[in-house]
Amino acid sequence: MDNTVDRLKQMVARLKELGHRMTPQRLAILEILAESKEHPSAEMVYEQLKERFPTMSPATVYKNISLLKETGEALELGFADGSNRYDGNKPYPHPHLICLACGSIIDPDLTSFQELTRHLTETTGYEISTYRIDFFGLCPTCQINGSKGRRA
Amino acid sequence: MDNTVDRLKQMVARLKELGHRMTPQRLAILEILAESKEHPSAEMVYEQLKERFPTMSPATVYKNISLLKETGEALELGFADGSNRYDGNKPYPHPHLICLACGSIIDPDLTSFQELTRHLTETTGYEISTYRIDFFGLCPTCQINGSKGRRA
DNA sequence: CTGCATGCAAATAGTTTGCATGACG
DNA sequence: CGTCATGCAAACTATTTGCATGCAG
Repeated sequence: MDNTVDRLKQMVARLKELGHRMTPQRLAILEILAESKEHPSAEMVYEQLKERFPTMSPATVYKNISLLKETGEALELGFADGSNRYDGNKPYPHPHLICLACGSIIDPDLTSFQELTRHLTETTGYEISTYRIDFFGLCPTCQINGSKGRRA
Repeated sequence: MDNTVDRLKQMVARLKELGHRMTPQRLAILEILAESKEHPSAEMVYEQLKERFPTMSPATVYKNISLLKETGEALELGFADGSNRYDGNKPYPHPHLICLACGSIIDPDLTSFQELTRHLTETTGYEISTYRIDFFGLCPTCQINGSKGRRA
């Protein structure tokens, strides 16, 4: 409820700079992704919005998400089962912690991994442009409740 | 050409133990995945095998890969674009280094990441069961050739 | 022989595309 | 007002499923 307002303004400004129009649907999609504590999927975004916009189409969600990916304003997290989740609040690569039971995704505090990138560049000769670091397990709540769902 | 022979025997033994039959097709799929230096996709496996087995069906490849995933004998690497790659040689989680230009995937030497898991367990209360650590960039060869292809 | 594995074809899920209509700037 | 965005429907891709046939054990 704090930085997300600024983040939204930032996203809007960026898209306008690049010559894109601002429609109610697009704004609504940006709003959800600017908050994105829950790292929503395209479908989650669509489900939320079709209440406010009965004519909302999945295609519109996908097209806007694609636009945000291209402009670097959203980070895509793809999973082995084909599902994708998005982060518009922190659109740069960072580690994630994913609960296999409830599907929640949080951003842990983890700074030492930057070192790994440098180390790899030195030892392998690769020019590393991005990375993805995901840990899977059970969040404290689901450890208590006992695991139920399952994700890749 | 060394440990891969043992790895194949290990996979065969494991599946037999679990009561699965050994067919020529299944064995051929296991062979490819036991070597899997290149972390092949299901399609790559299929393409290679349909030469030797003209009647080979993609379904057979997928069914066998599913079996290997379930039994823990193959590691699945899913990407945001929906494509999957598999590692039957080292079927446990480990970091990968992926070239965005040529799509090659190698296993860098990186030991310090084990520490990250312990650190996360302590600070977040999550019970971490698996992880995935992927770095994306350009391999030395593709840096010279100039980048062409693109992957998620 | 008995049942699991194969292989074809059809079904599925998530996403993308084409095109006509509508509205932002 | 011209152009880009929307929204419907159809196309697409990777994968899964149903079912009849075949072969491993």
